[in-house]
Amino acid sequence: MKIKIFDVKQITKYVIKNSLKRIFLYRACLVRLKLMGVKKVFSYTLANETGVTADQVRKDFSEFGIKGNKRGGYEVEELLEKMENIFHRNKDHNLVLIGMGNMGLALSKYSRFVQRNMNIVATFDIDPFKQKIRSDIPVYSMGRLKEIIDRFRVKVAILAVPEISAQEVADELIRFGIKGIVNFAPVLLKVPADVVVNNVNLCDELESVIYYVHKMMKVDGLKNIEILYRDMKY
Amino acid sequence: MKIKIFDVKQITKYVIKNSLKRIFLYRACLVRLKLMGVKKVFSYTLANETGVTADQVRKDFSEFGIKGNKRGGYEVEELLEKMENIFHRNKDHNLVLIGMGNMGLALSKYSRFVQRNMNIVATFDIDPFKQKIRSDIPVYSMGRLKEIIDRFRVKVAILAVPEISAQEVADELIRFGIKGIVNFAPVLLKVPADVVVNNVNLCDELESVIYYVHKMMKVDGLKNIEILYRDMKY
DNA sequence: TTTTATATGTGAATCTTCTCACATAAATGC
DNA sequence: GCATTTATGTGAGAAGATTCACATATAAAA
Repeated sequence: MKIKIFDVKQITKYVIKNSLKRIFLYRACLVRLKLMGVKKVFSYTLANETGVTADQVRKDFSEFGIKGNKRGGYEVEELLEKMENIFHRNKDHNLVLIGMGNMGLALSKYSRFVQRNMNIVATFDIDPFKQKIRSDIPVYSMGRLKEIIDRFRVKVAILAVPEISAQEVADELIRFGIKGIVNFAPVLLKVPADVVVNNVNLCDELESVIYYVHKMMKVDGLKNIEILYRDMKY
Repeated sequence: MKIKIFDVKQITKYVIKNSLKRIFLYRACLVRLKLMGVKKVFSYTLANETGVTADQVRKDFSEFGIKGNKRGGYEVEELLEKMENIFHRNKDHNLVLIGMGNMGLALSKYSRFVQRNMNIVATFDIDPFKQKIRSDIPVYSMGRLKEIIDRFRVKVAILAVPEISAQEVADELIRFGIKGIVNFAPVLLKVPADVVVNNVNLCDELESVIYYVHKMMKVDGLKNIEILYRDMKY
């Protein structure tokens, strides 16, 4: 039986594909190479610089419809341009940031967003006076959320509010038309199926490193293990 | 030909396994359920709460050697204890944080680390006086790095320095015995094979959301598309 | 105590991602 | 201009992750 979709709120299993993450790597690498004056790269150039295999680089490009020149590699400039298009980086993206605690304040001052055409047009807090002095971006009370979202046609929000109010704020954001959320609160948000949520959990990031470090040290540090020589990449 | 491994510096393809990420989800969920007074859960309880399938939950548990009671589900308390062991959360973990810019300052104030037995014992900056007033944790100059790492037996570091000095600082950390790095600088660090690096790239996190939002809106918002009804989870 | 109902744990099947391998195209050399 | 070299692009095969399915085991019911 087929029926129309509701705007059912649910936890959507939303995972950023590894291939997309790798494309970001390649791009970061290309930006650096471009600054160094490099005009042309090969799949193995990017592979060496990013720690993946050359095959993988080409397969990833293939997935995203990026083509190079047979035998000639890829023009750095051209490659970057194609990526700009894929990631809609040619146009500006307006963002709102909710929650001006420590993390919110730091994010509002993070200059790299602007460098990549992502502008936090306004920040919000239940107590807008709290960080007003220290912030470079206007801090509004939550009451003005709808107005700003409409005015700047904002589609993506950064959520840096305390765990306890995260769901509530997310609901509000979605009601006002937000379609994507980068969520720094350690909660799984329940959202309609057409809203994208990307959770950034700082504790988890740390804990997984601790986990792998322990695991690695148990394998005896590799110090005395004879293994096949691997090509030196540095 | 087999030869002993060098401490070759290279970019290691280090990706946190999805199964590990999911285990973190389950745990967060269990902590919440425990607070609510829940004593026992079933695989489908966790599944519903985390947006994965019940099969997946059981397979993940199986991978990490977690066993429940046939027909009886899992004791919340017992499950959490097993996870504590797996993640070495029963003992304290001392960390150092390098770079007291905006992000570093925010991280140094992030109370959740302490709640999970992760203590930032000291922070470092080339200009230790910069944030001294605002910080709750001692801010040292880089010169005292070795001393502190040794004294507190630190194995994991948080790197929040500017891109330009990230590699240099990482080299130093590793020379002083650091085995795991959570790197907030948008650079791929080149490290020996026995060092774990987890990159947290805030721009990438945002950009991938923007990418998926665009993609989703292109599929026309799902608004008028007839699709199979999905179980409401909320 | 015996029966029944139900949730686990895990092989087998499927689906996805990655690696391999090679045909192909195009620069370079002769 | 022809031969040769070399990097691309992509099917095919391998590896890995997820889902399915069912044989347990056991808690609850009778």
